[in-house]
Amino acid sequence: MEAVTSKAERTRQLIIEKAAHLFNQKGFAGTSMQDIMAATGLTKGGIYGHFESKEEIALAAFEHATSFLTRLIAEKLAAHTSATSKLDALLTFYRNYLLTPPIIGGCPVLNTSVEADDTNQQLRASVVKVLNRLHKAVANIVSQGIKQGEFKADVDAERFAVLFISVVEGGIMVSKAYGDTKYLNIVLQHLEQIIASELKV
Amino acid sequence: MEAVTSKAERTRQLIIEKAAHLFNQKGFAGTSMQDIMAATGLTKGGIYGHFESKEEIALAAFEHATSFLTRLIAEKLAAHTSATSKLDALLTFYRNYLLTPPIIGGCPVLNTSVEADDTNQQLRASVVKVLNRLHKAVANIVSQGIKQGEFKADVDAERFAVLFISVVEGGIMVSKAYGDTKYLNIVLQHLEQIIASELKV
DNA sequence: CACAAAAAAGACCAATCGGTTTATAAATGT
DNA sequence: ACATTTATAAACCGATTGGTCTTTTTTGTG
Repeated sequence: MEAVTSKAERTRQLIIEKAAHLFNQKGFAGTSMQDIMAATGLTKGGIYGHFESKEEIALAAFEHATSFLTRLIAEKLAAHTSATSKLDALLTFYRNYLLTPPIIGGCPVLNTSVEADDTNQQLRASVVKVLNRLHKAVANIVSQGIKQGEFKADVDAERFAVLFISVVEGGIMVSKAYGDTKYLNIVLQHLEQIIASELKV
Repeated sequence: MEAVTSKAERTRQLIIEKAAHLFNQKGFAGTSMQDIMAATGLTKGGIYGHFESKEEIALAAFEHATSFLTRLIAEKLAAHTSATSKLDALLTFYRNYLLTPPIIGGCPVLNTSVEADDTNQQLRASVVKVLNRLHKAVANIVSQGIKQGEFKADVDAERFAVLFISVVEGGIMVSKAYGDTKYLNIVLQHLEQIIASELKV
């Protein structure tokens, strides 16, 4: 099977991938074009042939990182049918998140949101889109669980989704600050407990 | 009463205060010395007479911002005696946090942690110190509540403190991303519920 | 009020910033 | 295989970066 992707497309992807890791670790302002040049092995000319600006690279890198994670999560969820086991799979995903990071530097949503919320409206808008997707995904699992009789009928799926996301992101932040996964594990255990005691019939 | 502070000390404080707001909004890498010059009305020479480097300013600014918030919280807590009302006061503090921000740009602990965890070990160490203080403060209130018979004897104060901090920081991140306080309010209500159902006897 | 000490201004520095341009090299369709 | 398009290198750009140094101004004090 021949490569159906053009050289241009492959180079573009290389830039996006390398840049995604840099931005996730050092941030947008903290990453220079020199960093991207060094990571890709390309020169300025080679890079700017594919992107108009550093910001355009950051946007593409963020979309890449989050759609990669989204795909990873979707795979894990696809292996399960019940809402309970789907939520369990999600918790397991985040339990492994810092041990074997799918992308180094922590959570791109957290990182990008914190840096961009006051400074870069385009990036912030991208963050909101991803948060909306994640919110819907969690809420849908809960709604499905209610419909299937696994979860109590009066459970508020939307509120649970907000709590889920906040707890996970907050736990990642604390664990990354300490350099110790135990804090994330503690809050994930709390989510487990909520699922067992408040969601399940 | 005359000013007991020297001119030097007053200028140093001015730099720290202005810089704290800049760093909290734009981050360490995103804030330039030019920004600090413009905000303080000082020139390079004037600023570098008080600090050795931009990083030293950032360190001092972070300590300033967090000790200011710590003092604010301590004041709120001092008005209450029972553990329950102290936790309530803490929740109220964070409920107002984004509506009338004590310091613009969100939570300095969250912001600094996310930017520094992979790039600046000194700042990260400062973040850890503040997290430790906050953790102890919350855990102490819970321990006090247990001793006073307000809370169940088997409550894990340490774990609750971890959950409390993670939930609040995660909620702030989500609310700031959306530009809507409702997400923080939702997770704060969840903490309220935990206090009422899991902590209280 | 004078005068030494401290603080701030402002010119200056090399290095780096994000970005452009041009010239060459490599990939591609025929 | 060759012409043409496409991709990349490398030199270059003005602006800005964090930081230094010397001079001038301000401050506190005897």
